Amino acid sequence: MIKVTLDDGQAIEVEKGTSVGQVLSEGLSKKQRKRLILAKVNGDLKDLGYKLEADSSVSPVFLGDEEALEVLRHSAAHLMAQAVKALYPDVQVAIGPAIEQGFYYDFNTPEPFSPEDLSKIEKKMKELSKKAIPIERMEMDIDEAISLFKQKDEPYKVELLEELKDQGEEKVSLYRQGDFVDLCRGPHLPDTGKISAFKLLNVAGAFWKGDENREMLQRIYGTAFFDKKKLREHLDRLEEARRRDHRKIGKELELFSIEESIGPGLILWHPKGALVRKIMEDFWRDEHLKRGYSLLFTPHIAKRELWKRSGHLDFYSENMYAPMQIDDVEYQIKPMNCPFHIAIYNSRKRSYRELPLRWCELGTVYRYERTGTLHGLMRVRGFTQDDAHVFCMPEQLDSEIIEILDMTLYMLQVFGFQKYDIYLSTRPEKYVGSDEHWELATNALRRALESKGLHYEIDPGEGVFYGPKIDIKIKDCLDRSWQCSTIQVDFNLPERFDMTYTGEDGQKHAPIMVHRALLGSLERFFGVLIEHYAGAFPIWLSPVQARVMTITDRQNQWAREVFETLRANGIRADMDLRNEKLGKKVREAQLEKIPFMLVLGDQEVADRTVSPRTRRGETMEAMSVEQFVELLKRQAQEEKMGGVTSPENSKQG
RNA sequence: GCCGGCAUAGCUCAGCUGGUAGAGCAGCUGAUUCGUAAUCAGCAGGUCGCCGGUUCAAGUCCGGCUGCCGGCUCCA
Repeated sequence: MIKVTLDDGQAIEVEKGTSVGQVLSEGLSKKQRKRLILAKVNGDLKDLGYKLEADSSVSPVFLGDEEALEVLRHSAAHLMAQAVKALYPDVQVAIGPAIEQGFYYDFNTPEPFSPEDLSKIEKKMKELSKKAIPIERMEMDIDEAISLFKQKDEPYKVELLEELKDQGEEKVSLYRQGDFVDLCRGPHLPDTGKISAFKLLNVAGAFWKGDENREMLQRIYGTAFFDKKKLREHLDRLEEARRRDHRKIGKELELFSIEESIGPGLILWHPKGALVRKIMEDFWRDEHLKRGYSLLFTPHIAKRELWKRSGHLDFYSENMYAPMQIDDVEYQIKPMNCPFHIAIYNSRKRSYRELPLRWCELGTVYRYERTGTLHGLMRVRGFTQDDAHVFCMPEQLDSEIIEILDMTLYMLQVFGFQKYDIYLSTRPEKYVGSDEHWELATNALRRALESKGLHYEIDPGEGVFYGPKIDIKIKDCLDRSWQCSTIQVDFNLPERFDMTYTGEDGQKHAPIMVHRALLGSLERFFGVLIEHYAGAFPIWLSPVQARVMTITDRQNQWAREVFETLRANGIRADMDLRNEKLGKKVREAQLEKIPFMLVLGDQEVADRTVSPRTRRGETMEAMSVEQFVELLKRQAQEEKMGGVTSPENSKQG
């Protein structure tokens, strides 16, 4: 007999080998029993069929429990594979895990799946789900499993099993549902009937094991939830994401474009987008000057020799554009700004008294990115980094990194981002510099994060070739994350370029270099901003803050006066004096997401006032132009400072 | 780069099984002078992404290229 402690603290004695499902079912109503899907044994999720062999604490997991969502999705992946095998027996299965938003399964098929196939597969899944086929776990000797999958002609499973065998595994677990058997660690739901709210989303190619030298498989993505309502909500969210796509909004609001005649991944900033960029840049520069940075400007090309010395030709050449010959010397377009900043540092002797040197530049770089990876503003070939390099002494490193972290979080907050994930990336396989240096740099970053009390995750092996880094991935309002900010410590370039400063001791020392970008690139950050706000930028960023609109052409004279006053007060305004109905003018301004519309009729002309309307549809009492200017400026400032009052929420009339 | 899909007017899209292109919006002209999400009428606008092939005939079928979309891989 063994002792089993239940959820309520009560301990009972059961026969050794009793299944946990049996233990938990005791005392449950029939209805509850139907909803029992998994068990937690000593904190780990297990199948209900799991046999208790020793004293343990157990608790039930019911249909709908958040912690079982991953299991549900994993089981849904198996259900999909079962359906695919039922419809297309010759298809070979690879792997099928649960992922953050759902699940996928990779298949090898001579004929790629079409969208029609997806609905067929989905239909089959529903059929199999209705049958509530039991999902059973089996343990098997690894050699036996290998011959089983060989016999089933499932080479990918065989490959996985052989790897497991090499790692010393002797037994593996398989899951069977009907005639479908899959190699799997589990756990799984007790039967296919528990998988009811799911949807297959799309097919895409994916390399076997993520290796582009291996064969391309067909991956089907899907998602699953415990109930139809949650599924509906998720699908609505995907729809919302599509609605907010920066590429769509960028075209609608005339912010930017990418033209085939110019080239892929090359951005044209149209007047409205360029204005937003100017506002971003002004804020960025002012903030840097306030924090002791100096501004730099550097060229777009440099001699090939420079890139050789910096190591970029060794570690980055596949991302660099081909050299061009000028006066018998080869030049290359810059993929990074660092060597230029270093050249400025090295233009004369440096003293420890000058350090830290904080140099920033909105530096435009060009990187060759493979065509398939380009994506609107998010992944481009020419972009402007909000770059900076801090040169400091070792004892200044901690405080400099803390300072940078502070600044990053402040800037992100001003732009409206409060949620982000932080990663500390450690040494990659391909690297330069001594182990000692790597450790020192990694520790400095870690200490900075910890002293700020920030929660972070380690991203092993994801550092740059010259040093470890902190990456901050910001989350937009749909919780999608985008990597923007990056802080990288570098002991390598100072060495390569013989950078030195004279210390207090009169001796030469190598400075430490920190690379950092807060927004990442103006292009990507702009893309994120567009999606985050769905094009309705906060007032301080809006390219047009107010539009003056008339009801008839009797108001044109007053409209021009109002417009001039707004402009004189530094407000970005325009006018709509067209011979159109007010409703149409309002509608268009609304679609352009202009924060304020100033309606002018005969009454306003007589009183020398304006009647503001917000993009949220609230109309305000008529007020003088001066009052409106005051109102707009106050609200713009409140929004910029992250205040809760936004004009859309105010109730002034 | 790889797998799959797509490419028709400035934009969003129709165009069945091949018989030399259509709508709405935008634009232009005119009428209308109107109070918070679309006034009416008229006009104009396209070598159907590019190159080649099949055919009496190609937007439609086939091949190549370019670009875009969904992923893989990679990254700011």
